[in-house]
Amino acid sequence: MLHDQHQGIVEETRAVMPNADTLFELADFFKVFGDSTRIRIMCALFERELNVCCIADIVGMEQSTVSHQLRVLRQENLVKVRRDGKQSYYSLEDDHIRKIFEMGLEHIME
Amino acid sequence: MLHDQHQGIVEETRAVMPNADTLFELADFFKVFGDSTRIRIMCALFERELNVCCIADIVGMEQSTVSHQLRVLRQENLVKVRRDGKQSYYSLEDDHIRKIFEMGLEHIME
DNA sequence: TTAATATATGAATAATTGTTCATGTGTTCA
DNA sequence: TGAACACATGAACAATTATTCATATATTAA
Repeated sequence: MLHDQHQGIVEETRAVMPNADTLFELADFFKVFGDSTRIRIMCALFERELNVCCIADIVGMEQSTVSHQLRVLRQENLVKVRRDGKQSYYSLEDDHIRKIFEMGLEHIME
Repeated sequence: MLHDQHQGIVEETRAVMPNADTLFELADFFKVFGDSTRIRIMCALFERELNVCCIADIVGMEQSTVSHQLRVLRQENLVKVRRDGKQSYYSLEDDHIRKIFEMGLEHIME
């Protein structure tokens, strides 16, 4: 049960928060970082663009698994594709990813 | 099937990647940001420390749901608790959270 | 055109996870 | 001491998600 004395705090806090839609989007964005396969894929792509077959080899998973996860990364605009003959080369879309990675690493390293 | 010409790329990439354990930890850390209830809780805590009942009211969910999610946030060292009589006051543990939020917001705003 | 290769995708399955209800624990105050 | 309150937690359920297998699509080269 909410105390009267807390009512003001609740309203003030609500007032300064970003709108709900934005926060749902934000959660969806971070959801992409919350899977170790995708994290490893992104990490590999920090070095250079890579085709699907190389990525699969690096992360040690099936090609189809990697293709599925690359689609997730594409949908959130985290990677882009370049087709070259039979192969698709993936690379990172922007530089926020690197910074977000660094922040995360700093945190878990204490 | 991995081409011979790609073998070198794969090995070089593997060599510079953080070790697998670190990346699993990193994924677990970001997983916490990948839920809209937790995102909204963290966002509310940007303003001030809050007790459980206020948080529940702000995010519009059951007290028990909020308690469960606060435990997740505690386990990843994202929030700390201060007990005051019958109430528990939660606040953000460190400043990485704010920066990670900002990066995420910048990304989804294009 | 056909065979071979690289990648994408649909369906099925297994595992993980968020929420709720019911209840337990700890604190305050009468 | 007992009632009332704030919060935590276990169990159950529903929903989401990651992976794999099988197969489809697209490109190249014979």
